[in-house]
Amino acid sequence: MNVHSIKCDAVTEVEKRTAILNATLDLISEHGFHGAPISKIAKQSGVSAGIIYHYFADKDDLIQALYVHIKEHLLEAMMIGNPQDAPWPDSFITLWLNSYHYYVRHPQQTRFIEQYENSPYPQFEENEDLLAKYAWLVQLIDEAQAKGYVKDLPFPVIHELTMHVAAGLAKQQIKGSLFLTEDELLAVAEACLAAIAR
Amino acid sequence: MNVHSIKCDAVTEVEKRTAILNATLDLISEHGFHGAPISKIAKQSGVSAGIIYHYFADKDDLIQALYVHIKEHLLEAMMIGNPQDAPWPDSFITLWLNSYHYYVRHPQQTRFIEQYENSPYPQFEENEDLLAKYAWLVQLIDEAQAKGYVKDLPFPVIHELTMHVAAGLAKQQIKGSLFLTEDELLAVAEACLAAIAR
Amino acid sequence: MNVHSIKCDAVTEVEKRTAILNATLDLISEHGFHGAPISKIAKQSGVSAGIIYHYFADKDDLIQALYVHIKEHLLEAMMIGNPQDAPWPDSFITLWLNSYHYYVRHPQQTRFIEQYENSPYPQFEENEDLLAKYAWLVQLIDEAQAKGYVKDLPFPVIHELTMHVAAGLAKQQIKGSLFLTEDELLAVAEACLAAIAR
Amino acid sequence: MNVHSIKCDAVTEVEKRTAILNATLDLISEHGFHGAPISKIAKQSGVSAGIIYHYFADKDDLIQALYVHIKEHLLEAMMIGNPQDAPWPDSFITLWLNSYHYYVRHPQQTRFIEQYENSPYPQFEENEDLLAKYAWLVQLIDEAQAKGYVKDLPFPVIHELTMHVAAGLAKQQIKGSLFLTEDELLAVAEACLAAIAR
DNA sequence: GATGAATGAGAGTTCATTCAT
DNA sequence: CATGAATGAACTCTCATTCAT
Repeated sequence: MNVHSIKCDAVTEVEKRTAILNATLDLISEHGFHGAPISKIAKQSGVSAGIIYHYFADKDDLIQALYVHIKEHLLEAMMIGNPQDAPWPDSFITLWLNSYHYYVRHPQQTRFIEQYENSPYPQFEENEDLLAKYAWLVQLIDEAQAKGYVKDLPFPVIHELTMHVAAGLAKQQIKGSLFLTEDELLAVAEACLAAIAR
Repeated sequence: MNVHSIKCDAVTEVEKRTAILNATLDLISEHGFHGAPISKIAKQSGVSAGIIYHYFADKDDLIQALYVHIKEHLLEAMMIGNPQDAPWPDSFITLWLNSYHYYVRHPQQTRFIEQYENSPYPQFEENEDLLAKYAWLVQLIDEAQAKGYVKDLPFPVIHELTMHVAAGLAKQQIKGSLFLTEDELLAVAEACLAAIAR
Repeated sequence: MNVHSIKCDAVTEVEKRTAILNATLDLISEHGFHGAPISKIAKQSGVSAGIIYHYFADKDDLIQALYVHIKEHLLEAMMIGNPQDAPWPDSFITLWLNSYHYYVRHPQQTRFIEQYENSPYPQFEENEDLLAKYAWLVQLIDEAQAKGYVKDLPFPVIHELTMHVAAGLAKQQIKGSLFLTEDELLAVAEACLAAIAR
Repeated sequence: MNVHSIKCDAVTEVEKRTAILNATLDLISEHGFHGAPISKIAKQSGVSAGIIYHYFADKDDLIQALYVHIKEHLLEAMMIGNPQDAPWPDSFITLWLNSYHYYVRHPQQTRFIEQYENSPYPQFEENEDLLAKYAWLVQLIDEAQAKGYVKDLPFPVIHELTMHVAAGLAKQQIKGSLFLTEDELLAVAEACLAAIAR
């Protein structure tokens, strides 16, 4: 095995891991946890069932890894346009629209997140790495509260009144039971802002 | 068979059905759909596995029946104090607090609803009877919009900005990751009101 | 309970028994032994599942009773035109055509008989009453052999070469995979006669 | 993995499949479809229940595969001595005796075939491959009819008057309710010949 | 006599996981 | 590293039969 093959293998390994995660996302988002047996994940990702246990300890580990993976992507999407550097309330509006657009443009990811977070899995949810990565969001709200822009409510309440609304609306748009124009969308973002504004 | 025994039978049958629904709620809310096999539901409700199929066509039917049952109870809880007869915004605040209290006081029901609504089951969700029973809520918002109290956004958006926030916060309170005082609670209700106020 | 009600009951009992037998025939002939659970037999015959065990010891007993019942009807059908009183070979031709017509006109009974006789049930087949009733057929062949009309082969062989052919062809006609004109039919009857003729 | 082990694996898989088919044949021929649950088939063939679904899609598929397998063996047995190359009526007599001997020497296969063909399974019976393989038999009769040896009756009728008689007699011999000497056997074969001879 | 709710063993089938190759 | 045959426990659901009413 030479340098080239090592490199190739490495690429292959990452690609294989990604293929497994993608297949898992496809199947769970489309058919739920019930509809995503390891055998189908293997078939859809073009690998053997056995090798999945090389990349992930077990099925729960695979699902948690997928969750973390998606939440990281969501995070990146939220930071488009560097909202954390903008002044309030522009920062908030950008953040909210970023979230909303991520959800709407990633229906599979959105369905998976909602399924995961409302299942008994999230024993894991308190994943430390993930919490750390989301710390800046807590801080952004904290500062807005310190400056008197935002009501003095606990962060989870603020989150529920704002970002989670984006997720909820996106879910309905994905289902096809709702459609919002750009104007309406902005109106909703401002409604969320109004909800938390002091 | 006399009048009494007829009555007793009737009670027994209803009680058995209820026992099955309760056991299902217990197990699913605690351990998820995976953790609620028919065998455990039977054991926990004190009946044989076979008889469950006398009361419900299959497991899906059982789960949907449980969902409808809970949503009907939620509806009743929302109407305590006849909010639909009160003037705006009292009607809204009552409604919101009723919902919140139902969720917090019925943690199992709340966890079940969230799991169900975020699973691939809700092909059924568009249950006609249920939609009909919730029609008054749509109408209440409709009237508030007509009178100029509420922004002209689609009902699902209004719902997401208000009642669904109550559910989300209750979920966190149930998990123990959040605690709200009565004052904070009222502040949140008013925040929701502010979100939709014209 | 007076005389009238006794009579009525008696009629009802016989009718109920017949209804059960008919439903069993319907279901088994159409869907096989697998497709005829007691619950469906009860529903189709308009009685409760429990009462079936008043008329029959168990499901095997019901099935055997149905078999005997049908074989008795077949016997009656074979004797139309009193073939046993006619001279050879008219007696044979009449008998053969009688059989054939019974099978073709009673597709459910035919399918049931074939299923029953080729299942592991016929431990019972050696039903004594039934054998006694079919004795005249054995005797008829016996006499034809004594008179030198028929080859000296065991009765089961004669039967296989003649009557069973009628059953086999009828089965195919019922399935729709074969159609015989009256001329062809007579030709087949005569072919059977030729097979056993000395 | 060396050449030997490759060969062994191949053998093992085929052997396992064969073991499953054999166990199925054993159980169904002895105790009927009812008496052959997957659990018993697994035990008798020395494999786990699960692996059966690796070799066969479901139980119906297993049973149909067994049927096709047996009919192919029967076909081979019928062609012993190359009857299709012999002149009429030798070809016929050979064919008939071949069939008869196959049935008598393979009682399990015979019982299984009869059960299968008289159950509601044979939706499959019109298996195309199988029909193709039996085409030569149709042709052999066709030619005999063309040459004026055989009556101008449809093939199914000819088959019923001849080959099916062999099956019927073999069934009785297997049950023990009939025993034929070699002389008698030949007499029956000739009786069948007489039945169809022009 | 008549009902049908109730039982519980057992049916066919699936699936996470392992391990010989 | 990679495979996929193999396991066997667990799943949903069925059904002959019983028995309180």
